[in-house]
Amino acid sequence: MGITERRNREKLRMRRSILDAAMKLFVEDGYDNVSIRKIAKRIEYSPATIYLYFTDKDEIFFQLHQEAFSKFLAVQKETLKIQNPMARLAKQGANYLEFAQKHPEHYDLMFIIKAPLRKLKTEWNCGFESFDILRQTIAECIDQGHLGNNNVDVVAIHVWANVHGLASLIIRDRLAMIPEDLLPQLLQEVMAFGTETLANR
Amino acid sequence: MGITERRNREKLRMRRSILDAAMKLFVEDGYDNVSIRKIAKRIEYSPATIYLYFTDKDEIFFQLHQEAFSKFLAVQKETLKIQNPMARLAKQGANYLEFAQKHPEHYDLMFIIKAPLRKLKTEWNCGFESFDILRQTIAECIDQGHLGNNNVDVVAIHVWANVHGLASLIIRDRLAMIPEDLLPQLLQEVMAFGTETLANR
DNA sequence: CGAGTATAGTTTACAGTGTTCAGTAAATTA
DNA sequence: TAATTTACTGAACACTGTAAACTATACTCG
Repeated sequence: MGITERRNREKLRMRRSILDAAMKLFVEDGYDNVSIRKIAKRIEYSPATIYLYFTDKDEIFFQLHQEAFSKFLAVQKETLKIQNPMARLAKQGANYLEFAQKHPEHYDLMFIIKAPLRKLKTEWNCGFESFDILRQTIAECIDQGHLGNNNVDVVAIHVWANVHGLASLIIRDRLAMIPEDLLPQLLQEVMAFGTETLANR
Repeated sequence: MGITERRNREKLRMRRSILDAAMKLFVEDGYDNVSIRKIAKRIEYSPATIYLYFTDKDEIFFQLHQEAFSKFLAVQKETLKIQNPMARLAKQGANYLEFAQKHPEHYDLMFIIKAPLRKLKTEWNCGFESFDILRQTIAECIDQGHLGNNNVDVVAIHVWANVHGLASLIIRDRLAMIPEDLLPQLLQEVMAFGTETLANR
């Protein structure tokens, strides 16, 4: 059965190369400017071929969405080494914002974009897992008396909304009222302020 | 010169009806599913006609963007009646979230969507004005010793990011980990928690 | 009032999009 | 070698934003 195995390998390689091409175009040209035809041209196949490997455009984006998430998840799991939950929480927040700024197209895919949401409700496992890491950390903080006696979910969503709000305002250029050169410094202060408001509970 | 005046009126009426049709389609079908042709069909003119009143699709969206903003601005100005700046701040936050949930397509246009951003940098006056109302309120809070001795912009961006984060997570369905029926209650608690963390400074 | 011009609107067209499907050519199997 | 399975493509459909050329009407001026 060496032949079918090789064929499976080739099939996987093809899927991979489609996804890679799509992601590259994504990062280069932005979400809205990626078309099936462009992806096809990039890998030097006809557009129709892509439909032999993915049912539609959404499936490609959903796949990339998942991969972006597992990338992010890996970064967040790194923080689990940090013993002190408050320090860990701060690091998770910093990671989040850094990820958003370093990989805006990935972030877009993960948290902002509208497109491939049909499947999101049933299959957003990475999202849940990532939220759970945050949740877990906050639970520890509360246990150790750092965050008052609050509902874990309330605090978790509060924290997440905080960093996501910042990240998406930046990515979508809605902080135009702040001079560009002052922004990085200011952002750091905002993050510091955020953790401070939490710590002094 | 009654003739040119009438013509101007008619020109304005036409612009108005294009914008109205566009906004309706927007709300009905979502941003991505509105095309020039659909707008044209709605007002019973040819697609090309629209280009006699707007240079391109972006200009339509930019116009609607501005109108959505002035609508929001009107709501926010209402809060200026409230004397106590802390209470005013809380009301502004609640308004913000309510606006986002009641008019998701408007909100999308204002704060999330990517499309018509070329002009945003130079002409986002409503955005600035609206930010200024928040800023002003926070300045008063700081003056009265409610928010510690912090930089106004830092706190303003913090607060904005907070509510915007919540709003955009809701609109983009990224709170799927929370059972739908528990969400409204939880959101209120998150908002309450947010104001609380600020107040106890 | 009639001729000429400005204007509003339409028709037609181009280049792009996602997607489908009949058809082909090559690889594999019998 | 013949039959079958597989991978792939070209052409087409129904859309998209937009531009240019054209027409019909409204208005201005002699």
